[in-house]
Amino acid sequence: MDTSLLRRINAYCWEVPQQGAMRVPGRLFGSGALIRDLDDMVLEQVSQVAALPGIVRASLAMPDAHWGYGFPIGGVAAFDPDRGGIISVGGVGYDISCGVRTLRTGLSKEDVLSVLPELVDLLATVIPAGVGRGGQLRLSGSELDDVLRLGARWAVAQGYGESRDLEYIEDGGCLSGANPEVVSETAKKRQQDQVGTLGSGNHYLEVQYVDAIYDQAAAFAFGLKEGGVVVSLHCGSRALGHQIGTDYIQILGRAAQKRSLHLPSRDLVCAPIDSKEGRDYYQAMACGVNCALANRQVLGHLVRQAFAEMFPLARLELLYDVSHNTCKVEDHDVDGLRKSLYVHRKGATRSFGPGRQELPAAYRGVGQPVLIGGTMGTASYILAGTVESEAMAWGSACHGAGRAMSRKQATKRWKGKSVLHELEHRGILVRAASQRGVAEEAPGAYKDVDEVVESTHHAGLARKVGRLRPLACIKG
DNA sequence: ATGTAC
Repeated sequence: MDTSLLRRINAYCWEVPQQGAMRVPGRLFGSGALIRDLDDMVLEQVSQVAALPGIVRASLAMPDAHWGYGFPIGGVAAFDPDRGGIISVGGVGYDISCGVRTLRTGLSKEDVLSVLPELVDLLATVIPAGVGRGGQLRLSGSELDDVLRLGARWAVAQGYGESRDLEYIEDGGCLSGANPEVVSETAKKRQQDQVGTLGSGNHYLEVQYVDAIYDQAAAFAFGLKEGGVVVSLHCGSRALGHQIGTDYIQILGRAAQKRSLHLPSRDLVCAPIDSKEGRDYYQAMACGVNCALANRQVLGHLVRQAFAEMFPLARLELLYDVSHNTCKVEDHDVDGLRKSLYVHRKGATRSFGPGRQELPAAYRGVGQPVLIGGTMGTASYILAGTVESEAMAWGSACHGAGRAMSRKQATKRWKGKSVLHELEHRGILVRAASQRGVAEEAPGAYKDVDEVVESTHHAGLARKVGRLRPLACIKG
């Protein structure tokens, strides 16, 4: 991208000047190199989001930003319900509440390395992965409604995991306002056997070890130490979330036509927060969030069962569970006033700083764990949320490395088999549901996660706590 | 992301 179109605020923050239909400026976070490599489409999408009714302060893009449907992936925007603010399907994405859950194992890298091939094979048999893949659960209509209303609380009540887990999930494992009545029967039917499944695309389960600590105090609070092994899950709301997205793009599109609402792009279909369609979408989206939280809770239980077979003394504790595709109602300071805003994070992680009431007591002194899923060949990171991020970005940070090329480009450049060989040569064992998926997710198809995280850290969006290296991966 | 183009 041509950076002469931007105003440099500092080395890691760039302003898109307000012009044309934009109601507010845009703000791009990232090093000069990351911004130069950005697709021009990201600038266009950030500008289009800035033109949406009721947007507050600025349209934002995190350092891992790339092109998405409507909003860029890595896009963050807050809307004021008292000033005609809207809620947008493309501001959340199809994979509602896709997110990362990390569990501490209490084991060391050496403990795990000695049995790694057996462990990865066991995990591959226990964790259902792949497109259209169902799991062990077969839920009735009323059971699924309970999942949508109660999220991870439902899962814990059914015996998946422990009640302590709930404290370490955003929103206590259950987003309020979910109403299954505004979710289609199609969406529910598709989800009946998909609770407790990984899915496909960029979803995965990784066994990782901590190879660097940057902030001792936060690492101590998060229970991380060098050489310690953790398990991270990356997945979302599966068919249910996707169908809710599909349904509401149509519903909101028809409503916009009826109201002759002019939109900056067809892909930015939205409805006023204070409208029937807007309220319905929020309630359906909250069902998607709860489905994802229940899904990760059940998967966490399956991981614990697998580890119990091989390490009977190990106790896997939930470090945290974050969502990075959401719209949430949060209180933030706007011009000295505390306002309740609808914060859209699409491929962006919440990054609340120390002191926020939403955080578990054990982390309130250091900030929220910000779980960054990298690639299966490079690294993932754990950061801590900051007060500065609350001032700059509604308390948000990046969510991953961010794609550097499309899936199609990646499959032209790499073959799944050779990617797997290369990883195995480096000691990273992968069991994948599809070879094509491996090529699409080749580490080289992503931006440099170290640079993305460094930018996130220096921009003040979150601060580095520890880096994780992959040992084994179950790929969707 | 996705019963990967109902």
